[in-house]
Amino acid sequence: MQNALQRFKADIFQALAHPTRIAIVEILREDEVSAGAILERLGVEQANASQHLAVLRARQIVVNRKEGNQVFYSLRSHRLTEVLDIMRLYFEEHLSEVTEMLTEIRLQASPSDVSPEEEQ
Amino acid sequence: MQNALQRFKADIFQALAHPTRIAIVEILREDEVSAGAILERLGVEQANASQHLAVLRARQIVVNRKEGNQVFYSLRSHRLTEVLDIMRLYFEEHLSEVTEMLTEIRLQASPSDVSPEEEQ
DNA sequence: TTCAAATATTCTAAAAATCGAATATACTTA
DNA sequence: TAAGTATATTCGATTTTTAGAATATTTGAA
Repeated sequence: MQNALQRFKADIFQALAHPTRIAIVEILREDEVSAGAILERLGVEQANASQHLAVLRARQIVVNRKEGNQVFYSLRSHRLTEVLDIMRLYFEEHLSEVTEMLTEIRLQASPSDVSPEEEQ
Repeated sequence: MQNALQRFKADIFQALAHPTRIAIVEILREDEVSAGAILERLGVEQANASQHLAVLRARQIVVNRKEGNQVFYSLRSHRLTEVLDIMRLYFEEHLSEVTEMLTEIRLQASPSDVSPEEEQ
């Protein structure tokens, strides 16, 4: 059972391990959105968007509903948006660490200027 | 910037997208642990464990400290353990949905048996 | 019907991830 | 210094992921 949980987590993370799929989940954060509208916002090839949606569907991260001509997607659970929110915090913390580090480097190197390649 | 954040998230998820690496992060949840001890608990090849640790290091998910002969690993931030906790909830919710679904199927099909292909 | 729109699937080539085997590096101790 | 222990890296083969092109499927409308 222990392993099953780890495999499950790894599978979900794998499904989220692509910027386009992150973008899709974020598009679906609030409402249900049609495949066409998702495609439009992503700005990628239709087939490609559809493949990424298929990955998310396979892992049951998204759910879809057919209405006439269109297919509307939505998140199956909002747990994953919690996860994305934490990731944003993590990113921001990470960022501030990096900038703190750079500030320290600059202070050590003062008073003369920091060369361009040390910025980031 | 929007895209940078999405790429960042995807990168972190990619780093976590393997059961062995999930296991490593969970081993490090509480304390700092030596590479050898991690290896022992994982039960994989030494080289393989080291490769997975390298992936986690590259993404700065873990941090290491050298002490004599050994290398001690720890989590750089505890945000990711929050993420793993949410994933456990998500898994449990997922599980109960599946079992509820199976129960419904059984109730609908009662009293006679369900034929194999009618199961999800 | 026939056509067009929305979406999904299949195919193929290229890139990336994974594993174990072999090897390298860095310490420690004899 | 030489040998041993702990850990990391490189290499080669295999598998998986990815993107775009082409094609298929489903549905609504003429």
